[in-house]
Amino acid sequence: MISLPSPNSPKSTAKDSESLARPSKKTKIIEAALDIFLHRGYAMTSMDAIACRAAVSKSTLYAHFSNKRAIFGAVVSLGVAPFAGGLSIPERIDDLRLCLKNLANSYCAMICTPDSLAMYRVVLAESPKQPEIGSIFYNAGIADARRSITNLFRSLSHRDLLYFQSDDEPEIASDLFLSMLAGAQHQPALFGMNTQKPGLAKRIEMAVDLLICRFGRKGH
Amino acid sequence: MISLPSPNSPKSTAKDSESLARPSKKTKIIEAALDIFLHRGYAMTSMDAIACRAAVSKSTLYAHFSNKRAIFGAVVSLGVAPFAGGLSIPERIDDLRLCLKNLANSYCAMICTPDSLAMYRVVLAESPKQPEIGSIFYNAGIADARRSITNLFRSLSHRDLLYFQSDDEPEIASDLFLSMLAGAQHQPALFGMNTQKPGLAKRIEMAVDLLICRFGRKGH
DNA sequence: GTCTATATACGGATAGAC
DNA sequence: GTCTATCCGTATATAGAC
Repeated sequence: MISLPSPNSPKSTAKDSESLARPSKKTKIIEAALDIFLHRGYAMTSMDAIACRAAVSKSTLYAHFSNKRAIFGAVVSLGVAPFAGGLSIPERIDDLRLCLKNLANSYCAMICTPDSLAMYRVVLAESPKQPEIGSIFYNAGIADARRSITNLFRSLSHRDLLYFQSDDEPEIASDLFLSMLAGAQHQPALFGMNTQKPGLAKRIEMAVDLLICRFGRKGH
Repeated sequence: MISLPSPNSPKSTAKDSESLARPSKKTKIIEAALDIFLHRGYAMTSMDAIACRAAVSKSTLYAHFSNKRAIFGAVVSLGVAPFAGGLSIPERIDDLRLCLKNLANSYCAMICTPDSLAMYRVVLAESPKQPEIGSIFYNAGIADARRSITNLFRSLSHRDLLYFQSDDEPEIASDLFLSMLAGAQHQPALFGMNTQKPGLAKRIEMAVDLLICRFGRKGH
């Protein structure tokens, strides 16, 4: 279950004054909506169902959000929060291969939880109709991981652990690296295929292999 | 626009006898449904809309399909047909790098058409509720491409153009290869992000680079 | 098989009292 | 801000004539 950042978050923006009132109903609404949206999809989630689970009436929903889309937007905005910065980049790196493997493992684990997969599906299905939602999710969730890895690669390049020929190569390399990890595990899981657990370790190993073989300085 | 395999396909299964009646209304229904499902998603597609576009009445829909899900199943089953075997593997290979680049380009082009992306979104959104639909799409569309590439890699291995250490490596390698191609282009396109056209060529080049660097026999 | 007309239910959003 | 009750559109599916 995705846990929202803080039930009584200050949020410190000017326009919302009611969020100062502690564990507000607004938060309860968003939590309820998150749960139902993930399980049933956008269209199959009714305002009645959200109100029922949040233990408020439908009018209260409309007192806090102008419509269903607004609730969904709030759900996505808060739901992606755990993913932004979800990859913990180690500060000290002794063994490059081990470091990348650990990173790969935690990345795969992060994007393959049932909630992550459900969120991915729901946002993707709605993104043609609500492009800004897709943009929020992509930038906060997916692109953020890529930026982290890109920074790591640049750092490794400065320390002569990786070698890149041009300035845009670290970004492309991180993109390819994360893509390899996602493709091996994420995509089958999205479609509900058996997740071929036995192969995961070897796939990760090989993805790291390809990366080091191409960008590693000396025979690591 | 995805074109269905054959308007008057024999289909040669025992149970459906009405499909012998040439360019049947059934086909018109499926074509109409395909178009609307892709543009509006499953839930937002009404039986009225399908009937209207197919120029038949709603009763005719229910005469041919038991319900909405059945229509969707037929749409997906036929809609993935162009993707099965959609990758044309060259028979003679002179330049390995060029061959892989061409393959990569045609793969990216195939999976990034608006209809491909829309189909991917719709099927993915429905797959939790209709697992067999996700299975059909995944196996016919995604896994099929991987099988083609795996066979190619095995063939290249026998001809000493690629080198693999164990028997399962060609499959993993093809998986990683296709994942790199998809991630660079497919995923941003799915979420409606600007498709960063300029970078595509370089990304493909680099994906091929990684593959050859790791599995190529000698310095290609 | 195909049509028109309809049964039945549910969804998003609002009105008005408190 | 929160509730109960309701408006109104639309959706899936069916009935019955031809």
